[in-house]
Amino acid sequence: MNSDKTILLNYLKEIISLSEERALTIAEAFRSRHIKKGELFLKEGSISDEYLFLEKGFLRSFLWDTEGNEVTVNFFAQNNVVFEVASFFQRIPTQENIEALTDSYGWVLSFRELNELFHTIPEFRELGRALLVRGFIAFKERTIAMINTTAEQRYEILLRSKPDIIQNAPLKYIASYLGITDSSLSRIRKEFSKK
Amino acid sequence: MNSDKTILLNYLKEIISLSEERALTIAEAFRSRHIKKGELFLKEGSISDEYLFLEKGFLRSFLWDTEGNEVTVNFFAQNNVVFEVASFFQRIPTQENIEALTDSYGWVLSFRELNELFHTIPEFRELGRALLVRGFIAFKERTIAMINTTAEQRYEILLRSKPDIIQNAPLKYIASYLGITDSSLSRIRKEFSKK
DNA sequence: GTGATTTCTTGTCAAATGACAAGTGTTTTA
DNA sequence: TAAAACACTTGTCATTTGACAAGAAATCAC
Repeated sequence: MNSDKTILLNYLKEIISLSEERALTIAEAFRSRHIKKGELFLKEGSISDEYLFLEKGFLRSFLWDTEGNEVTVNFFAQNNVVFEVASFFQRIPTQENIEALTDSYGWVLSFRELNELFHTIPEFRELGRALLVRGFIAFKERTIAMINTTAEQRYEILLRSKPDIIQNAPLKYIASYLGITDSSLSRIRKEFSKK
Repeated sequence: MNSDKTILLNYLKEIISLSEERALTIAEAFRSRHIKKGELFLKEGSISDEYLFLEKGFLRSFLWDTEGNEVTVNFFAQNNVVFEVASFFQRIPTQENIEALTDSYGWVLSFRELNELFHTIPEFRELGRALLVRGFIAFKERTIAMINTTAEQRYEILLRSKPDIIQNAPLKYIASYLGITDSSLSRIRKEFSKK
């Protein structure tokens, strides 16, 4: 079990300006969390109650659409927070699964613990808002990209923005994340490698 | 000039539980705002500083992509809040325009005013978070819909969820919102009406 | 009210992508 | 280590959608 919160502390201080004391108070509240490769961090039907800072590893969230196809909703690389917004904040059962694509670990807070910290530490509240705003913007940009870029362009952007996906996720997950079939992605990749 | 804040008050009380006194404090802070049809509520390059509760009217946000095509990012019906998240919260110039498709009016707060209320009224802070979470979820669902539904299905969903769009927005805006060309939408609509 | 502009439809053809299936490697598992 | 499962590529063909253009209908501006 890892109990060195240095990286968590640095992450907190990087996003907002915090006194050492407050940063420590926040970091202390987090508990260690390990997820083995293949294990589910979140299971559909349950209520997301872990606000995870992912220190090491690689996760993906996915769900099944009405035709029974698996859709990869997101990938999470280390040094990011991981949780399912709708379920976590609205306290409703989630439709998503979040699984570890590699052995992963990080630090978690429950909804109650998070709110307590929000209540007592305004700077942490700001951090929470900043992260929520970031996630919002990311999905907004992705929606727009789905409208005005080709699948090949989206693949190219993904390669540049999240290069570790290639190492960690099989092609079919990447394909459904991009909104295309795995055979199409295979062909796009082929074209792409010619350049 | 309208100065009756009844609808604003009801909106606030509907989303969160508030004492009459606090609801009034919040409502008092809002200023009246009118936008004529065709006028821009937000112009690209500026910093969004109006958190608008839209009491009456219909707006849309749009931007130009790198090829010079106009992309409709969103539609806003009455009884919703309107602002550009990235610019408003991160205090950076926006890439988006928000225009009135019909004569519109509502109530606005500046970033500073909003934060002051967040600071003094925890319930209002909750409301802010709830609305941010809602917007987040809406974009997330739209991204997923772009992945696993056809253009025709997306059109059908839009019709059901925002029927007033048909009255207020020309086909080409709806098409770029759905991620297709206006001729494709025209054909989809034709197929659709046969059913 | 008339000319200009915008909106919407429709035609043709090309390009992108999907559906399905087969085949080859690679990894997992018992 | 052998069989099974998985990952990826490739082929064929169908479908969806886009690009471009023409024309009809509706709306706007003076």
